[in-house]
Amino acid sequence: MQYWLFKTEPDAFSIDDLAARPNQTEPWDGVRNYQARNFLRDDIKLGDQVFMYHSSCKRVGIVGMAEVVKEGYVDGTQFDPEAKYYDPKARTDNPRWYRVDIKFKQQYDQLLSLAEIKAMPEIQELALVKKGARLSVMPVPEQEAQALLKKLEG
DNA sequence: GCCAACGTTGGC
DNA sequence: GCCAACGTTGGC
Repeated sequence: MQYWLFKTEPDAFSIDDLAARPNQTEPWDGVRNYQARNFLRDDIKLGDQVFMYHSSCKRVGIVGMAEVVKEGYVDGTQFDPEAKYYDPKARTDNPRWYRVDIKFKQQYDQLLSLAEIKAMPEIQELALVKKGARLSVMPVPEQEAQALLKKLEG
């Protein structure tokens, strides 16, 4: 079992949306970045745990946990001209983009802010705290995941 | 809203 | 294959 961090813009989709349907699987689609795509397609496994992170908003940080309930499969929205993330260059016989399904696990009472995460001495490798930090799907090293969980649940 | 950092595109 | 131009991300 591995840990991941998914970014989401709460204006588009928030932890509240996820928590509102606790027994439903949520397709994590619309990811249009190759590095993130590779994680979704190749590396994210059933049962993996996901830190949910709110980005591009007033209070940025980790807000909850989700679990992977379906491994990488083709993101159908790339073929849909009506879809927001339609990709005219994607072909059905050679799909570009993949998604996984997740399910709500937990919402935390208070968020663990980006500033707090950056201040944690344990957090060194997490892509979120590296310069640039634009990746929307990233692995969380085991040790760092434990440190985050301790802080979130502590 | 600003702007730095980054990924992608496309001309050559 | 290089690299400038461009669009996007995302914190502040």
